[in-house]
Amino acid sequence: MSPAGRAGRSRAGQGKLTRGCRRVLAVLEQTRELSSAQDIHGMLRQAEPEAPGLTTVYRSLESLVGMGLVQSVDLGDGEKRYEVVEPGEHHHHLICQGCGASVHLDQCLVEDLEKSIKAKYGFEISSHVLEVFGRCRGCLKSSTK
Amino acid sequence: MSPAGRAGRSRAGQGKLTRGCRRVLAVLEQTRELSSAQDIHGMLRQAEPEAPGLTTVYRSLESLVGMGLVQSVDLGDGEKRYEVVEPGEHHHHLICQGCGASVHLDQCLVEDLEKSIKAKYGFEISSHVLEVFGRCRGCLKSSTK
DNA sequence: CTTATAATGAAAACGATTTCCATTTGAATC
DNA sequence: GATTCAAATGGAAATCGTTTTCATTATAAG
Ligand SMILES: [Mn+2]
Ligand SMILES: [Mn+2]
Ligand SMILES: [Zn+2]
Ligand SMILES: [Zn+2]
Repeated sequence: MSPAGRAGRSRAGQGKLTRGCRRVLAVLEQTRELSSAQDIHGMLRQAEPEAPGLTTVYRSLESLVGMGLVQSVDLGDGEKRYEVVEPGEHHHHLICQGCGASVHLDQCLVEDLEKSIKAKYGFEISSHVLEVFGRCRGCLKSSTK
Repeated sequence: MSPAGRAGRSRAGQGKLTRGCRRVLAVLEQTRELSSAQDIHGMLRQAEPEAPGLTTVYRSLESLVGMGLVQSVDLGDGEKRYEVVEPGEHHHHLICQGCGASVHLDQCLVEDLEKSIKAKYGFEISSHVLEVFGRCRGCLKSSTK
């Protein structure tokens, strides 16, 4: 019997996750929103005072990102956000500066360029950050007044 | 006579800059490298103990970025970098994780997409971040051993 | 049960940036 | 030149997300 055994529920290979990782992942899977470490900790503690401490939340996020189950998103405000992704995948966002809404882009522009960048600059890409800020349709309408 | 008057030297309209702004800009124009606020402050103080304080460096950078003479670059390590740009322009980088070298990209991929993003998602883009990390030719060669 | 290792939590430390506030500078006015 | 007032400046303290430290507990072998 594999250690994953009869984990069953949702995501594969979840059996080998620590308690903290499981709790953090559960929150992210429910909210389906970009959440900061402190957001996650707050949600956990609100539901149950015995929930993992903030330190464990940070450590769990680090693990989950390393495993490719979660990606961290840097919006440049000094507070990292996290969200579940398809294992090993990543994507980028349109962030509305009016209402905070975020659109999850389905296609990564940068991966397409890896070969041409390698050819042109000799660089082998290992990662990248790309986030786009602006105003969503709704906020554009409101500001027309 | 315009207030810019006979400023002459290098960049236009520099006459109306504060002392701090002028000093910070001078450092950035000489180094031509991505420099943090503390880097800049250190370089200033090293040359002259009377140079602007760290607070003024931060305030100057904020002004210069607002004026479009300098862009800030977020490499995700919690310390913003700054560099001079053509007034109003911006660009992105390839950053080598081996030696720290950076290639200044000449073309912005994102601006090309503004129209299609507006059409597809209703978003009007006002800014974006894009930085690419990897290994440069030299570092790739070294690691081959 | 005993033991070694990994996970956890609270408090303290960190570090870049911001805020406070008293002082200085610089230009406009008398 | 003296006066005046707003802007600029500098150092210290505060902020705040994140990381470290270190003692305690859970987990898995043996
Ligand atoms: Mn997303
Ligand atoms: Mn550059
Ligand atoms: Zn991508
Ligand atoms: Zn761009």
